[in-house]
Amino acid sequence: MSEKEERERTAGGTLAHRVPDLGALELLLAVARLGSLGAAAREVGITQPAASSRIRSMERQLGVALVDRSPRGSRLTDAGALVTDWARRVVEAAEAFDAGAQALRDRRDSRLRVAASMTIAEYLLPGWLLALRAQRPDTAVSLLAGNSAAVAERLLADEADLGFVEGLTVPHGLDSAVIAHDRLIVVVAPAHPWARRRRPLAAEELAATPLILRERGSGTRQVLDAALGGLARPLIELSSTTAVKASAVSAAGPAVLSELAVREELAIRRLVSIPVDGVALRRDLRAVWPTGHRPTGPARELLSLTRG
Amino acid sequence: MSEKEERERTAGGTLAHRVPDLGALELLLAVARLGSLGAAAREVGITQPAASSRIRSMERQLGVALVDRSPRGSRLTDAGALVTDWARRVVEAAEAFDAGAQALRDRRDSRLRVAASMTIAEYLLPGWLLALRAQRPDTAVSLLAGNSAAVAERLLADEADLGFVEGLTVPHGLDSAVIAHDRLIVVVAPAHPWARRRRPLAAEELAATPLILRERGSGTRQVLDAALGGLARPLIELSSTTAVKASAVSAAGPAVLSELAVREELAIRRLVSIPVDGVALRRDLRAVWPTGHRPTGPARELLSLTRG
DNA sequence: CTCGCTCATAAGACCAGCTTATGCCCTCAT
DNA sequence: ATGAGGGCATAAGCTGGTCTTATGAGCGAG
Repeated sequence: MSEKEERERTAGGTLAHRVPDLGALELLLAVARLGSLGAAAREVGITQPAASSRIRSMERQLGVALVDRSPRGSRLTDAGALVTDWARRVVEAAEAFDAGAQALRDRRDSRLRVAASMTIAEYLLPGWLLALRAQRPDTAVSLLAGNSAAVAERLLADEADLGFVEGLTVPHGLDSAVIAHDRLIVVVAPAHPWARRRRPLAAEELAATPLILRERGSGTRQVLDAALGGLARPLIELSSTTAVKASAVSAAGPAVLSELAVREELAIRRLVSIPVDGVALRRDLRAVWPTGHRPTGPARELLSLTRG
Repeated sequence: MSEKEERERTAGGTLAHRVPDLGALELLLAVARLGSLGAAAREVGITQPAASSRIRSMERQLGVALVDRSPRGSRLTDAGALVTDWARRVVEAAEAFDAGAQALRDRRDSRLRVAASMTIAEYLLPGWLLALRAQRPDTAVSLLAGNSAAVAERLLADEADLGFVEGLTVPHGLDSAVIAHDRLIVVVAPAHPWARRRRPLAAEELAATPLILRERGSGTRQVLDAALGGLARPLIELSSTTAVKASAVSAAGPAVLSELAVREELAIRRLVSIPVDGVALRRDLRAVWPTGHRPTGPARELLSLTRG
């Protein structure tokens, strides 16, 4: 038996084997909401025996009783309530995935064509799309992700109705509205000496320290270089936000990243944010459209969602 | 064809049918990281043809090309990079689910027995468990969720090694350390008139308005009643945080909830937070243990994670 | 006492995903 | 040049999980 097989035997296989699939989680949420296996079955479009068997096998898989069955319905056990709350998070992430994926697919015949920068497309857009779907379920949206220049190009060629950019400047020919702010923040692994600093970092200190950075030319790198006067010293240059995060987590050194990108990691303290004095690392997130063509219809709808 | 069937046909079935399963998402992440279908296949423990077919069917399902295959390996397309980022969120939620579910199961033979209040178990503990697993992969944790009194009881009966509570007071016989803070906040749906207020709400105004609340006796209700001097007027009383959230989202009225519980909803603007003047809605989250028995071993490890 | 709701069990159909066995393409080193 | 090796695709067959239909049994209300 290989080492991997041994590990998997004791741990119960891979993640996908230990976690019920989305259908089962959705079913569980429906049971929690409706208080009955049969009703939940109807809602998700299967028969009652299928629901019964599915919940049962989920209980076997998790090794925990999730629902109390009675001739008058089914209620969650205490453990079941907890599991359901955790399950809700998985399903919500899946819904965001779905909203995004549908927008990537549509392309043609969509009533709203959006062009967005990577950071916005990655972290904010799925949520907006879900909200939009809640308000106007039949609005088909298509999404194209690219840098500021690409977004501008699409808009000016009338291949997109609304754009979102995060650069320092607004491309020519476009009007814009600030919809949110983003800050670049300095993060380190909790084990890094800086994590124990009491005083904010000085700008010179930051400029003098080799940092884990995105490659030159990326949006976040531009902002940082501008803020430091072109002085940022790279320890490593990586080509994706994810790679930078991973590198920082493994304590390779301090990294500079968008607040949006590390919100999760900060919340669970996988990374720690270091305050910096005297550097303007704030940047605007903007909605953009061709000069004069104020967004109307679905575009206007989406725009209003992004500002509350 | 029924209405439901019609809707499903056009939308492509239920969520579980539109979103690839966890195994496929994990595989995609592996491909992104390793740059090759075959290598990714080895990592997740399947054969190369299986991986090839799985990625292909995922592309068909989403209607988007995800990877550029070449005789020298596979790289993500632009759309693939975006999809992978969204997929990562789903997988992370699933990992948190898994960490929590394992802790619910173990019960016996676990080296660390934790008792926690619902809110903490729901929102914070999975993240801590993941962090702990990263540091000490072989620490089996068991979890019991209950109110403050139940947590105290377990600790004093030596049936738990470490507890977490969120009440106003620390139960007798326990020492404690504040590990974080939580605030109760007033939230409304974006459509609610309060969402457009410019000035903070006065305490009297809050006390005079019927609110969507948890039932009397719940932790958050206790804190609110104490802060308002027992004056909170319920519009409806519901028995779970989730029900309160749902009710607030559907614009039934203002609700008061833990900041932890609505972080997500605020981020995507499904709910809006209303500042309140002159009321102390802050409460401490505390780790607790039997007086004199400072946590050692795995308990100490976990405790240190909760504070960074 | 029977209707209507609940859930459980059993038997069989079906399909998605896996494996093994191939083959082709490209690159690099001998 | 030529073979070795890594990359991916295709085909055929097996397996297991999940569905369905059919049925039965418990509990409560009219």
